[in-house]
Amino acid sequence: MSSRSWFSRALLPWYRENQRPLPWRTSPDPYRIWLSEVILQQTRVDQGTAYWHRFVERFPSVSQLAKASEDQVLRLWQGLGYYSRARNLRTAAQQVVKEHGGQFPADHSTLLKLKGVGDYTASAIASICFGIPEPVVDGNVYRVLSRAFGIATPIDSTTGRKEFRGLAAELLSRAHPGDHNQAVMELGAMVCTPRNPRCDECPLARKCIAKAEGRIAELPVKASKTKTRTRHFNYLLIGAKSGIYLRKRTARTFGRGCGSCRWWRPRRRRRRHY
DNA sequence: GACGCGTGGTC
DNA sequence: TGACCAAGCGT
Repeated sequence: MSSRSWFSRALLPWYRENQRPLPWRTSPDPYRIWLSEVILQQTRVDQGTAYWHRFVERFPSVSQLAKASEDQVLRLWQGLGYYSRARNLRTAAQQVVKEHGGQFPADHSTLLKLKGVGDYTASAIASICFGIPEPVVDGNVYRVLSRAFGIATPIDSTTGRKEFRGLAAELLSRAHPGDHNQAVMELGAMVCTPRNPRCDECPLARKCIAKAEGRIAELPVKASKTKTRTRHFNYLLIGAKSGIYLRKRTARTFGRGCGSCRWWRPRRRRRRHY
């Protein structure tokens, strides 16, 4: 048994000393944590924080969010991107009210059933709010672990995802899973950054394989190609002295899957990048 | 398992 | 200066 407690032993004190004072860290309220996790999916803290404030102010509880109209939620979400998150947010709030009496479920598998809650978000809520030892594996975790342990398995492969989740579970502090999970992500966001990591500030530096072997820039490894698509759009511009004509597209005029989009010619090319 | 989804930052 | 990335998820 290779004791890997050194990881958490080094990380937790660093986190307690260096964590940012983010507003959702003031209480373990599942509603507020869930809100922050959904907002932060593929979104930077700097961009999402103002939206988090808007939502907790306008909808202080999950039941109030559940009562909101879709338009209301989308208006509050405007500018954040990935708008299906906003629709799923409202749906999940309704699920919590109708299926759980307004209380968030406290286990990973039940959390997973909420719309817009995947493995990452379920683990984050379970560990942060309920102290359940579920490891989170996000982009930060892939980067920190691949470098610290010198793992070159592609993070976007099935075996890679399994390997990193297994390692994250092995490393996870059973006593403080929420802080541990947040600590790894905080390190990835503030110190072990994609480029120009601040290794001199890293509590794991002395044990970091990538640092010792000069492989920091190579890790983590991604296998998938990034594809660039060139699309050609044709626009019909209607000018009128009386102004601009706009109307809301509804399901009748805009199916999810635009059957009448035959006026553009897609062209695609693929490139490998290393 | 691959793909689409949005905006903003970084080099 | 286009490519890559950011606390992923649903289909």
